[in-house]
Amino acid sequence: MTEPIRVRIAPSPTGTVHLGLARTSLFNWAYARRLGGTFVLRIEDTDRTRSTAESETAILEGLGWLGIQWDEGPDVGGPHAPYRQSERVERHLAVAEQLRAAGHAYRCFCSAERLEEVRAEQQARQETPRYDRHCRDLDPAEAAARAEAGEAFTLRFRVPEGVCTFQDLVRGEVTIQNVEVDDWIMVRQGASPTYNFVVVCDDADMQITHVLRGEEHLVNTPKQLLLYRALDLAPPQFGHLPLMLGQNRKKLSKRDGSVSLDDYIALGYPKKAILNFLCLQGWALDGETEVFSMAQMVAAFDLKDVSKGGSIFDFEKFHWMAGEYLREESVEELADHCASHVVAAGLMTADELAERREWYLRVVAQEQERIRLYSELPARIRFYFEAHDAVTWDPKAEKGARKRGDAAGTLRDYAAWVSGQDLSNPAALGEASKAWVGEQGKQIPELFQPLRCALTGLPGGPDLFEVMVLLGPEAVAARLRAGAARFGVEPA
RNA sequence: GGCCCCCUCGUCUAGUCAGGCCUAGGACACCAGGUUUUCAUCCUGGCGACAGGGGUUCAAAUCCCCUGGGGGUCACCA
Repeated sequence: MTEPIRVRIAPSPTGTVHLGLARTSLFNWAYARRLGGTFVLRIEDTDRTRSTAESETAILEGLGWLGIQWDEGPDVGGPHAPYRQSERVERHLAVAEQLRAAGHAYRCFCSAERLEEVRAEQQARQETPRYDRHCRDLDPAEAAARAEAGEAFTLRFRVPEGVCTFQDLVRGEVTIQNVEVDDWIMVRQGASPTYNFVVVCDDADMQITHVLRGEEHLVNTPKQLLLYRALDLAPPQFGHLPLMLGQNRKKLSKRDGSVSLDDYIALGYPKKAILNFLCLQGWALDGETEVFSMAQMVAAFDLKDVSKGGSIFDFEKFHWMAGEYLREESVEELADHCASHVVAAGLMTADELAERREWYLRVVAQEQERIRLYSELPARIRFYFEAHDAVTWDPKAEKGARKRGDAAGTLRDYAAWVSGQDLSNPAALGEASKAWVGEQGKQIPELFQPLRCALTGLPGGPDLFEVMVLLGPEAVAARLRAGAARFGVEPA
C-alpha cells in the first residue's frame, strides 16, 4: 500500500490537444501531485500511418502551455525510457512471442476479406460481430510451418473462460463475462503491435499503478486485465472518468464547436480559466466555490469525488469564467496578453505598442471590465485608430444620440467650449462638462449620448472623459466637428 | 441489437458511500430591481430539479427491485 503512485497519460499523436485529453491530463496530474506520485507522459504512436511528429510536438507544447508538468516523458526522459511506443516495439514483440509460446496467444491466418465476410454474416443474423475463432485451435506445428512459409498472420489473444471483475476507482465494481471479450488482435500482420497490447506492456514496464482515462476505455479494461493475468503481473487500479459531452449528449467532437485547446488559446481564454473550467468537468471543489486555483484543486482532489455521469460542455459558462480570470489580471499582464491580438487586427505594430506603452496601458485599463477574452479587445478599441471623419457608428449609438434633441447643435456648442478646456484631467473635465450642461439648461444625456457617438461610435464604453484624454485635443476637436456635421443631415 | 456504464434545476454541480441537519444548497444562463453619463462590472431578489413506479423504514434525493431514458463500445484506431 505504500508503493509510490505512478500515473500516466498516453496520447496518440494524431492531432492537437483535444479538450478531453487536456481534462484527463489535468486529473492525472492532480492525482499524482496530491499523493506525491509521478506523472508520466507516453506517446502512443502504434498507428504509424496516422501518427506524426508535428502532432507530437503540438501535444507536448499544448500540455506544456497549460502548465501540467510531467515528470517523465519523451522530451525529459526518465528511468523507463524510451517514452515513445514506436521505440519499444522490440520489447513488445518479445512479450508477444512469450505469450504465444505459453499458449496465451495464437497465430491467425484469416484474411481481412474473410473477417469482413464473417462480420457481415453475423450482422445479418443480428449477432454481435466478433472473431469466430477460426484459427484458435490450429495445430501449433502447422501454424508454425505456415508462418515459416511466409504466410501472413496476426497474433490473437486467447481469451480464457471465466469472468473479469475489478474495482473501478470512479464507478465501483464492474463485471464483464469473458465470453463477451473478443479474441482480439495483439499484433497486426507485419509485426506491428496494437494499442490494447502495448498499453499493458508499457504500463507494466513503467510500473504504472493507476490508470485514469476516459469512459470510452471502460470496455477495454477486461482485455487488459486478462493480459495482466496471462503475464502473471499485478494490474494497476483503473478509474474511468466521465465523458465530456456536446449539446447532443454525445462525446464532444468538432461539430460541437471548438474542441481543440489551441483554438481556445487563440481566442484568448486566460490559461487559469481553461484549467479551472476543465476541473469542473466531472469534479467540484466543494459544490460552492466555482473559481479556484490549481493549488486548491490539487490539495482537495480525490477520485471518490469524480462524478460518474458525463457532462455537457457549457461554452457559455466557460466564457463567463474567462472573464472572471481576465478581470483578475493586472493591467500590465492583460495588456501583454492582448498585444498579439491588437497587432493581428492591424491596429498597432509591436513597435508602436512599445513606444506608446503608457497610452496603451490606460486604454486597456478602461476596457478590462468590458471584455472576457483577450481577442475581444481590438473590436472595442478600434475607434481610436479610425479617421476622425469616418468613425464607424453603431446604429444603436446613433439612434440613441439622435433622440436627444439637437445633437448637431449641442455638439457644436460643446466643441466651442471644450476647445478652451484642459484635456489632461478626466475627472476635472467631467465635472466641468456637467456644469456646462447645466448652464445650457440641458439634461446630461443630451450631451453625453451624441458625444459618445461622435467620439467612439459605440453604444457603450468607458468613461467619456477618459476617452477624450486618450484621444487628445486634436482628435476630439476633429471628431466633434465631423460628428456635428453628420448629425446635421438626416440618416439615410 | 449484445455487453457495459450512467440518471438532482435548461446546463455544471453539492447532498447519496455512513437514511433524519434538504420545505434540496451554489454557479452559468434567463427575468426584475439597485448603482453608473452609457455599456460593462458590482449588489439584491426571482425563476427553476431529486426520471417514473413499487418496496424497506418512525423517516428515502439518499437503501433494494422493476420500468423508462441517455451514453459508451462492439476495427489488423487509440
